[in-house]
Amino acid sequence: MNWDSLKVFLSIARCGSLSGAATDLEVNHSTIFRRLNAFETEIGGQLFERVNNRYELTTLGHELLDLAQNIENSFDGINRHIVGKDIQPKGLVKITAPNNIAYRYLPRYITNFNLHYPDIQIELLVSNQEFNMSNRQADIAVRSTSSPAEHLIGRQVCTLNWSVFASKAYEDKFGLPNNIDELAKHVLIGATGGMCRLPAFIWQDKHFADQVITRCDDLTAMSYFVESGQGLAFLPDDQSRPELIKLFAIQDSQPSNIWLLTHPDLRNVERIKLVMQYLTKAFSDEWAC
Amino acid sequence: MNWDSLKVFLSIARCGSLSGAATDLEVNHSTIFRRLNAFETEIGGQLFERVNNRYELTTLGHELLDLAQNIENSFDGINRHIVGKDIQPKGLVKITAPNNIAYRYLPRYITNFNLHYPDIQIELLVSNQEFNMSNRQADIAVRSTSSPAEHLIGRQVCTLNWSVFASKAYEDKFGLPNNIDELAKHVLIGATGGMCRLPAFIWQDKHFADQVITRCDDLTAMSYFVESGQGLAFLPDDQSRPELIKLFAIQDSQPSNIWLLTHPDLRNVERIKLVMQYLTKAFSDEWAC
DNA sequence: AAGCAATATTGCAAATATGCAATATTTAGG
DNA sequence: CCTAAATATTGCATATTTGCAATATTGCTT
Repeated sequence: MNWDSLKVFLSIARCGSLSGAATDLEVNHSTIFRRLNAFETEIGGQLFERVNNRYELTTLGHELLDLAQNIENSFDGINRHIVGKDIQPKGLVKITAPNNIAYRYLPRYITNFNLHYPDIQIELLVSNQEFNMSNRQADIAVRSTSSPAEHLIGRQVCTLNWSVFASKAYEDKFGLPNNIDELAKHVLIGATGGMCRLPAFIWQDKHFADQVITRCDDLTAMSYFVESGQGLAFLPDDQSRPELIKLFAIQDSQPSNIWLLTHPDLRNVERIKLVMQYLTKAFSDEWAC
Repeated sequence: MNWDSLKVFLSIARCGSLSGAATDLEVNHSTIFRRLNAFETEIGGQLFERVNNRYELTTLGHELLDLAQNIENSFDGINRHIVGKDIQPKGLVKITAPNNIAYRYLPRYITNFNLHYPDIQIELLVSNQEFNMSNRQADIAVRSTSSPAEHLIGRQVCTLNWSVFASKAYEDKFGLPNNIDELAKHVLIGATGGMCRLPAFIWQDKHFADQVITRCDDLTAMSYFVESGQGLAFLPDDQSRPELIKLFAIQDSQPSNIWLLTHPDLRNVERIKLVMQYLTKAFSDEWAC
């Protein structure tokens, strides 16, 4: 049974004529005529009596009218509650990001995002460890590598240049190098743990491993070592602060890329799509490079 | 809004895939695909998210599902109402019955019935599952319970006594119990699935659950387990066969009753009334008890 | 009773929806 | 990890539905 037939039936019952129903439903008279006939044939009974040039309901028609009106009310309910209501996507989205990004950029971005989508709740997992994405410890990962894990999908949102940073305290103790080769005569903060895999530190360990006096696994902590005069450090430019002195760029190691990644299964989940889109735009606006 | 769109929506929601819905509605996949897209555009919101290659309802979709199911129920009601008006002694009657009854009695009864009413076409749906009577998957159900579903009407056609059955193969292995208490020292075939609700098996699970070695959801299959010597089984007496040894009746659990049921809306449909009457007589003639 | 006006019915052309078949995409089993 | 099966998606030909316009019917007015 074609459910639309009931609309035609209701309209004829109310107007008492095919032409009235046609106007009501904004279709041609002949359509109404043919659809009523088809419907009556289908159910095997007359719904209307053609008397006095009017369509009057038969007994069966009257019974059907009651039932049909209920259905119509239900459809009205759909129109009121569903159509155009554009229900806000909601739910939880878990983002994991390394400290520097998590501290410096994401809070601002997320606050802004929630102005647009207040019902999407964001959970920010700050960690330099790579969270397991396949068992959904996190939905979205912001990661800084030169090439991302192959089973994840996403986009590179920006390129991060690295520089050598110093501080007033360091300068007072040891002076400053003028170029990258002079690092051989200076003291460095190095990486350990997962951070060793970053291109800048691979390069550092290859050329200046002996200069490293202290190692840590957190870029921000590293920047505080610099501030306190413990040594020079290789840091991405986004770690710049007034207390630090940016000396010169590290050309020789390939730059890090910031990737925004998610699991393929989640690609089409609306709330995750929205967050991905927003963050992509936010990052690229910030680093218009 | 096209009211038929809801049919498509409901079907996708239930199947979780476009192809499933297409099979269900007997149209092409691409039709489903396009109608869903059109519908989502029309109401201005996503109804499904594609996760893990499945169509999962969004928040909006869930809200619509509630409303849509009500509407579907109303349409089912209309269908029954219309069919209920049919007073001609011809047409299709769908009967659902559990395997044992369907194999053993109904073919004979139906053949006989059709000698008298060749214009009433019978469709026999053999299943131990309970078919949905509200949407007319079946017109008449033969069911074996102690008390039938409350929204259906009909009559109890006979009482079925249950007995413990064994076989030669079993006797050779374990000997036979002399009374019901000795079952504690024997091995039983038990019920699973919907059949657990039969009084005999409720009682069995209460007193001899530990003796059950194998379970299945089909009485005939159970009787073959008995035949092969796998264990003893509780079976209704109509499962008697020369290969089985009927030991003693189960007095303590209330007997099953065979009910012949139909939907109240179909009560006055002539062809259904005729089938009901004939089957009632056939059953009570067979079991003059 | 004749003519008028409103409504109903039918043939044919245009618009729309559907199925088919080819191409992606995804999943599950080896 | 790769292949085969299942599922989605798209373009194009076909089938169905609809609108238009011409014709028929009904009821009302004069």
